[in-house]
Amino acid sequence: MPELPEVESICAGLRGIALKKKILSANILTDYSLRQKIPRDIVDKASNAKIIKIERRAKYIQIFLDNDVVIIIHLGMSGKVLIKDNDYKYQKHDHFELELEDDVRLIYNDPRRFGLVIYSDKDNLENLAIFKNLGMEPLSEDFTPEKFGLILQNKKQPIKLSLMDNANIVGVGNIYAAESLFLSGISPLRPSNELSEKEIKILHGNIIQVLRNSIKLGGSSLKDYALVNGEKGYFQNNFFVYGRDKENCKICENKIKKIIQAGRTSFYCDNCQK
DNA sequence: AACACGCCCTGCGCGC
DNA sequence: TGCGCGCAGGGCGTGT
Repeated sequence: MPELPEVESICAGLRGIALKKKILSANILTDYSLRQKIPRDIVDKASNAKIIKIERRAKYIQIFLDNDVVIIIHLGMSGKVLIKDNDYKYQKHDHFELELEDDVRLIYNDPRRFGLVIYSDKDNLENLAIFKNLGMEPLSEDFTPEKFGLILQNKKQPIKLSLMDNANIVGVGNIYAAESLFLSGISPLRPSNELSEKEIKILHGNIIQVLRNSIKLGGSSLKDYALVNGEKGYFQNNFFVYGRDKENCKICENKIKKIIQAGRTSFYCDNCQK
């Protein structure tokens, strides 16, 4: 479920319920490794601290505590953070839990275990390996058509791959790469350095637009529930191309094509996108 | 440096 | 109905 809009929606949900609450205990629930092993001392670091801020960075959730510890969560492909109460019974693939005051429990569940739960000292965040090579936040002032163009100008790789590379722009995954390219009339196969100045500007605008629109709808829910309260996001109903191969293009009624790029599926309309 | 590829996992839907 | 296969929203390590 988790590209930028989904992670942003989850953060918003968490803020609503967990902000200013004290962590009574943190519990590691499985012995499995996620992308990394959950550090055992996260239990001591998090217990009895208060949650003062919850922020997204790229596709990571950062939970800031009042003891300068930051809990960092990534959802991988199948991770969820759910809000439960004291009646909750653990489910398969529950890996981590924050038990808060006022009968609130945050449960991290991840069947495929591509996700991540670690912590860091606040002052050391930018030095973390996972944050060191991240590119621009597409919804920040930092992301301008000019900087976007500079990044693309030396890359021969297909534009779709450049969009999905977090060293360039963070948070854009398979869905939003496909959708923003469709809205821009640009084929996912086009070499990055062959986009015109005008196309770069259009694509820049559409990346921002599509991410914002999705956040408004709570992100996209495919088979999993995306939001912390177990409800679904609704942006999937607005997909022009993602997951719509062999269906008709919503603009020209040609059949949507499905191809493989760098091992990932790409969907596009070869009539609307050149 | 830039890029291609395989791998980390479980679950589910499809075709037979 | 049951089974095997392919595929899934991400990221990283290794090779050229």
